[in-house]
Amino acid sequence: MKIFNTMSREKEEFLPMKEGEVRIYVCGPTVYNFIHVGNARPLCVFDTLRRYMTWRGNDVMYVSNVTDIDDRLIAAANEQGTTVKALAQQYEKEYLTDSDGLNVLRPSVMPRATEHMQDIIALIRDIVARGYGYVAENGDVYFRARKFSEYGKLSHLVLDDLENSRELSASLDGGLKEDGADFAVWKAAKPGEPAWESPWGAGRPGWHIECSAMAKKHLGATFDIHAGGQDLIFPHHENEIAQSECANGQTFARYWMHNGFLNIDDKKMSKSLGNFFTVRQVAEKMGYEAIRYFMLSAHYRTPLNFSMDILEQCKASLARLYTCRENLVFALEKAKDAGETMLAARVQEARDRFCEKMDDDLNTADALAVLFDLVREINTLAAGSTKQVLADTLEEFDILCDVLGLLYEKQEEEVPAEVTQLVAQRAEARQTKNWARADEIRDALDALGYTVEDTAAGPKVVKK
RNA sequence: GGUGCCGUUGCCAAGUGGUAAGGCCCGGGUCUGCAAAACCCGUAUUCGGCAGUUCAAAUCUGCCCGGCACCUCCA
Repeated sequence: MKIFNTMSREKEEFLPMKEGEVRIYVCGPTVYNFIHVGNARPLCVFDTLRRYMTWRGNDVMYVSNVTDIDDRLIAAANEQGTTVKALAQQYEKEYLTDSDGLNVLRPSVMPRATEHMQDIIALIRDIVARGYGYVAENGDVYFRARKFSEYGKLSHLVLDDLENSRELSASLDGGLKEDGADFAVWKAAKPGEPAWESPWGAGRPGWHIECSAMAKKHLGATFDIHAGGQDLIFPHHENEIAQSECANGQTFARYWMHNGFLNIDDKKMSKSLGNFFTVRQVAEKMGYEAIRYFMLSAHYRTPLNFSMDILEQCKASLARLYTCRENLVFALEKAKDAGETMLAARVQEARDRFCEKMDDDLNTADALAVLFDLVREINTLAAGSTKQVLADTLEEFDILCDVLGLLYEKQEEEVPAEVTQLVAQRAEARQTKNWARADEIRDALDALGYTVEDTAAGPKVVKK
């Protein structure tokens, strides 16, 4: 499989450290509010990566954290007159509701920053011991960015350019830092803020160090893939690299993957622009699955423009997949042992092309096109195929959809006896060409939430 | 100022040297009692513009136009 590595800015052949085992870390949300639709992109994209790699026979260790202590949480808790802990717990729950709704598999491990204080402190201790960290007079601990000669290797930013970019230097942290490029790994406690004891006094960790520590704890000092949104490249991931590599003396993540941004009306989504949507809001209107489909409809590194209209289109596309599956199930019910077997070859071809596309830096848009080509083949060939071929096709179709995490809202319930009876009565009415009666029954079925379609093989009942 | 990204049919979106995938929408047809679903046909001589390289360019080079993002805690 080829993966575009942000570090090299090239597609590289992906080779895990250990054959058959893939270790991935994806930066999770800060749980201070409902997640927004932009947050859903890395969730869906990297979940799909995980599903694909697992399907291809890898044992995937997938770690995605929850940031449950940070400035925004503290601010939100103060505003709402609650505690950081209570707020974080509440929104972690909401986050999981959304992530489940998007059919995102739960991570192998979902570490919380507040539960890793000892790991964080140990890492900072190493940083300080190796001379990369220093304690400011107020108890903050800073990282000496300039001392790490490779600083900027991920973002390809040059420190001196950064310095010139804004008047950041002394303005930040009131001259506590030795250098404008330095960043906090530990922040001394301020009144009313949650704090943990440390060798440098009471305080809390900086944002970047949390991920460094949690990744190390659960994946080791070096692991395969680190992923997140493009905006995290700098400073978050750059700083993670600096901290981790200086403390551990070895490569941090071997491949870096970053998803493109989600825009609204071609503008970055932001509260101030008034184009801010939470996943929950959109899901209530359009359903979660349309959001997931939308995220996979374009390549993960390109910018994606969001609108309700586009989501409607996604729903229509999904409907084609669902209908195809219904047709396939129906054909299977009616199938005989004898018949055509050509479909089997088409399925095999689709599977191969699907893998080819996914192997090419997770080209989900092309993978979907392959799936739709298969849909056409199924719709054309299903009626005459053998029972065995149809059973195999259904299994394979479900697998491919599941690799993308789609078609998870299948209706598997039995059709109620009442409906079956009505369908039979309607068949009788049609026999005697009593069209009025037939239409009446169809309306009745409609009211019960079922659609009946007359096919060459008999009536097909579908729950709406 | 520095670093990147993007501009393909009405809409979404692949394709990155070999003559424009796929989905949605739309029009016509087949099937159907009607419908639905499905299938078939039709929908970009053209890929922001202009030059250039090449037998061949949406794909490479240059310039220009338009849009977006990052540059210390936003996925």
